[in-house]
Amino acid sequence: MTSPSPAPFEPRLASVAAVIADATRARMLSYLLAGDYASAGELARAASVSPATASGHLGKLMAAELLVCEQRGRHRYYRLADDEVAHALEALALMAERRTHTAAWANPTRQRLRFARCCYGHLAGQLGVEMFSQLLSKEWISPAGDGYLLSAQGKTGLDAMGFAMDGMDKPSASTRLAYRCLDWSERRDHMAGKLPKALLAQCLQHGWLRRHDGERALEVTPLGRKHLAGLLPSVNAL
Amino acid sequence: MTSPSPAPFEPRLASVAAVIADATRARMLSYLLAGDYASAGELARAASVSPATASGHLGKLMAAELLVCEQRGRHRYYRLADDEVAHALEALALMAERRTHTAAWANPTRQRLRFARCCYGHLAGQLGVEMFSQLLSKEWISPAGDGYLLSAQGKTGLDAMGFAMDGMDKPSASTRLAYRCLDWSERRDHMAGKLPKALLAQCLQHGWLRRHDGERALEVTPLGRKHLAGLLPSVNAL
DNA sequence: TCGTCATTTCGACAGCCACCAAAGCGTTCC
DNA sequence: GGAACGCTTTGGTGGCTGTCGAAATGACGA
Repeated sequence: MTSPSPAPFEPRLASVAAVIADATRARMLSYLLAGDYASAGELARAASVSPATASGHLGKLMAAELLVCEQRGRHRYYRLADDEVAHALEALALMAERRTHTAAWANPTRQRLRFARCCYGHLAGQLGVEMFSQLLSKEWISPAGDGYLLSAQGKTGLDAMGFAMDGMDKPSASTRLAYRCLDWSERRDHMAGKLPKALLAQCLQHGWLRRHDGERALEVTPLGRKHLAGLLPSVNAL
Repeated sequence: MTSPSPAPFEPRLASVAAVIADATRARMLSYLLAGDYASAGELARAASVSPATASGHLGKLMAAELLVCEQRGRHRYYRLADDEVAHALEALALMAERRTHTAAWANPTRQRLRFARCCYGHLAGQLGVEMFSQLLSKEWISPAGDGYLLSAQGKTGLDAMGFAMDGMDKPSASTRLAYRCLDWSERRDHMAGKLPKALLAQCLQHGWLRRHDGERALEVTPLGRKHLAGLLPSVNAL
């Protein structure tokens, strides 16, 4: 209590940023943004450091509450703590990429990432943005409060496409069904929430979209091109 | 080109985070989030470091393109580079504060900050969230694409309250009029964009809201209580 | 009970970076 | 012109932190 109000706000900002600021930890976080669990060893390999180093970093990420850990047998599986960690990382990426000229997107890896990727369980990139605008223009979702609800015709339409939308048409107080999330590569909104998570999960389950190992980029399968063309016209673009 | 695709994504994330990660720079950024220009000396005092140290930090913030600088005479005025820097900082703060239990908000400084504050030119905190929901429920703004437009009755209503809304009712392609922005203290959306910036600017100009020196917190004046009660019912809360 | 495996802890080293004082540069005002 | 002022650059110091090898911990399976 030396000074009356030493602004107890910024230090937290700095310390959280410091956790992300290390290249190794950033690689781990980015790896986990793909939405899956990953073991400590897997993260060590993904970040190209020794298990000892990785363990130290994971401890720091846990202490900062960016990650949660689940022990199963002699493995420990880590994942992002919650949606807000993912959101903050995306916002940071959005800012970091903001001045990037088009040439930087020529890299094939980035191009695939921009077209379609997994963002903490939901679809992002060009396809993610398109899905959101299509659902809106078809009026399959409708604005409600802070987010969106699944409309009657939306449930019917998605069911007809092969999506199981049971329970998605009832509003739930606890987890938000769908809300806007600014896409860092497209600079336009895509959807986050329970609904888009279910949609992506079922796309993967049906083999309409595919993800390679721990990469974030998503690929449309030939089967997916057929089933998703109605919802995502540009599905044949890349 | 040693490895085929060494994920050219995370390093940027890390280097941007590293810029924010220093406590001194975080104080400067937080100070500038209030929306104003500030001179190098003012920022040095705000961050409690020597001018020499401050100068070094400002150089790094400029290099990272988080700040832009305008030289006027022998002064140099710095400000945040754009809305996205502000958004990323808020998202980071949202994450950092996420687990904060209510006791942490008991601090008077934080309490005032939570009630009403300035966020890169627009109103945030409880009042900011309330303004957004009121404008929506009155249908003074209406959803349109990625954001919101000012409706006819909105223009009339705000004009009647003493706000000059000239030109706000025409959509502009360049700068977005109003869009959602997640509030880190309230965890609900408030508004960002040209419209809320104009509203806050006029509130300050009319003396309905007041800001002390470089603080972010806003205070409702007695005059403001009268004029704003219609738009912000909880204006008498604190 | 004893290896094996995944992970963590410990210890030592190295590199980076924030900090300030002093000096340098450019502008304003008398 | 010259003094005062605002800001930046330079140089040297101190502290923090990422890195890995080696050893310890804990869990599984034979």
